[in-house]
Amino acid sequence: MPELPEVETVRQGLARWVTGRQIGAVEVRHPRAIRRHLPGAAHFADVLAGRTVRDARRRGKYLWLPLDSGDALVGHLGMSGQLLVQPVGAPDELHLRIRFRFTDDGPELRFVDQRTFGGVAVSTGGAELPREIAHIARDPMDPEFSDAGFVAALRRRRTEVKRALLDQTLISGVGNIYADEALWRAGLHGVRPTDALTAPAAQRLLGHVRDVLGEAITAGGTSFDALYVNVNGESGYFERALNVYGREGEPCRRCGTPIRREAFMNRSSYSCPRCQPRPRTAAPRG
DNA sequence: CCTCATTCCTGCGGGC
DNA sequence: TGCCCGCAGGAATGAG
Repeated sequence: MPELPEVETVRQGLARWVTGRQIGAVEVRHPRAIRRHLPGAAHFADVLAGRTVRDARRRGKYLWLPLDSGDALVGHLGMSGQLLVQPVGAPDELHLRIRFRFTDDGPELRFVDQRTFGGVAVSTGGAELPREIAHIARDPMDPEFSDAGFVAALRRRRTEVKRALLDQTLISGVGNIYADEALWRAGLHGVRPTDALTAPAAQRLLGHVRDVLGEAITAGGTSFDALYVNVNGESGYFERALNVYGREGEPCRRCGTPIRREAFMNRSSYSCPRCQPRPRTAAPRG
């Protein structure tokens, strides 16, 4: 599942392989992939044809390509989206949704997405920070991210700490996997109330979030292929560096206690029962 | 404004 | 063997 590190790997690939190139024919093969582009598929292709890609940027899990028109091609990979750079004529992927050709007849860009939670759109809301992304908080790898602001905002919330980490309007880029990993590093259970965290504890948690994201970006970079702009979350980093996510019943790498899995928002949370005890003050449920 | 449940989607694997 | 169902999960949306 693409979270910030995977999206950053994609961004780096786009910056290298797409920046400076002029878009040609655009083929929308599945309307759901452009459902956020309200004027529809024909308009989408029309406004992109002839435009030159100026850059590849990211905030949290969102990507955008500023164009020479002043607009931007905005995208989100959702659960299963990929942006691939493929030679013209390479066999279509089973779940190919959009094909972007370039006027130089070089490798084409493909949006491939099995579960179609992802999508792209042309934003006329500015190339610097498209309005479709403006409601998302800065991510912790952003040089202008405010640690003090985050700590204060987190402690003002009246919710559980894992829910807060997943709230993209508070801090962006963190998904279920890296939230669990950061909480394990911090020794905090995800249901801890945010308003009971001390400022130093919140700052330590933020440090762990930043650490785990940074390490994953580094690992993602090592698996980057020269041709494929790869969302390759399952390789490398995932297999060797995850401490809790997906490790139910396996020993905690810190204390040996079997990792537990708990239901959380129609999905799962993984934690160490000993390193991350449930808070005694947690509100009773049920 | 804030918090939270619901909904979108498809491949996979377990159970029977 | 084959069917059914649960699960994976980011974020928009609307309810309260």
